[in-house]
Amino acid sequence: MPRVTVATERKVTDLLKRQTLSVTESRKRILQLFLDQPGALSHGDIEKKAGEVFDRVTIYRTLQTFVDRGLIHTIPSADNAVRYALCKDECGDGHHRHEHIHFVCTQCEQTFCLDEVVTPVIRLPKGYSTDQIEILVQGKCKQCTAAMRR
Amino acid sequence: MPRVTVATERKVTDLLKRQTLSVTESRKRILQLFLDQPGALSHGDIEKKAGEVFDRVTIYRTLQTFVDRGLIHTIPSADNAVRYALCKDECGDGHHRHEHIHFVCTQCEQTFCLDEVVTPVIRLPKGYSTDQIEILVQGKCKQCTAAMRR
DNA sequence: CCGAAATAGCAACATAGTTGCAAAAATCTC
DNA sequence: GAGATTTTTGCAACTATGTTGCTATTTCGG
Ligand SMILES: [Mn+2]
Ligand SMILES: [Mn+2]
Ligand SMILES: [Zn+2]
Ligand SMILES: [Zn+2]
Repeated sequence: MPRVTVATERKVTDLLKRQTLSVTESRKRILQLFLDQPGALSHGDIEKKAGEVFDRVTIYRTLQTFVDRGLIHTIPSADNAVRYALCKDECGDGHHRHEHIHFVCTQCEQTFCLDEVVTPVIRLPKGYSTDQIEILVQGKCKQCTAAMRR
Repeated sequence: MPRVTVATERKVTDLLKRQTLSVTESRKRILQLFLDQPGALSHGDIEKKAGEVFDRVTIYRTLQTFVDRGLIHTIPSADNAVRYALCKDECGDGHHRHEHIHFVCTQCEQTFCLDEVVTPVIRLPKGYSTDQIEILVQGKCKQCTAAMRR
């Protein structure tokens, strides 16, 4: 279990307060988990890392609250396990704006937001209108590729 | 329940035999459901339409068999409900090749394969490699847009 | 039509997600 | 900082989704 320093404790508290959310142990811990690592987390991942401390239902509700407030966003998947990642843009209460793609590594099984890669414009046939575009790329991530070469 | 004509009965039987699959009632019925309508189907959709006749487990296993043989492919989603659609390209035993995007209508809630829209090339940062690209567009479909104008 | 092989159905189980309600805690007010 | 108020949590109970082992049934080649 990674030691929660005073500095990071402060950071999550500030993040929560900025969204006018009550600062509770479970919210701090779950937000901390997202800050501690670069990938996305599924409900199951979080339950494994903090499930002994908090109830499953609390985790579901906390994730939903974070999504509603624009702290995290969902990432669709082909394996029936929606993942969540921190919003880095100017998402807020009730609105998300994401223009980046998502990358799923077949080796380490992690999902990453590639903020540098902007989603291209997709030209649809006549009659269709676009609200939102989600792009999922599957392949081998930077870290795993580097590890292979060694 | 749509009447299964001799002609369509023949068609599904042929499709199954082409994949060297035994021709069974459940396989015929489920394949029929895909042919009867333009959208994608989730396990739940199929269970509603044929669940009284066939066991849930049979539906799961049939869908898996169809995916393995390249008869249908999966479509990821943001709502934890993977959908399935017929493969129109030259997919076969153990290999799928799809270059089309998927469209989710926010109004009729249907998911469609837009075979005409080719997935663009996505340029990833150094170190990442691409196996597969999945593009999900959310918006209003042709039929729903047309219905609105009336 | 017969026998071998494949498939279907059933039961039991595992995992995922939801809801109502009372207890606990966080926040507000003074 | 105590007490009132609001919010959040934990628990129980429930629904939905997906998996596995085993046996009965069906399919299919000969
Ligand atoms: Mn993202
Ligand atoms: Mn498709
Ligand atoms: Zn990786
Ligand atoms: Zn529609």
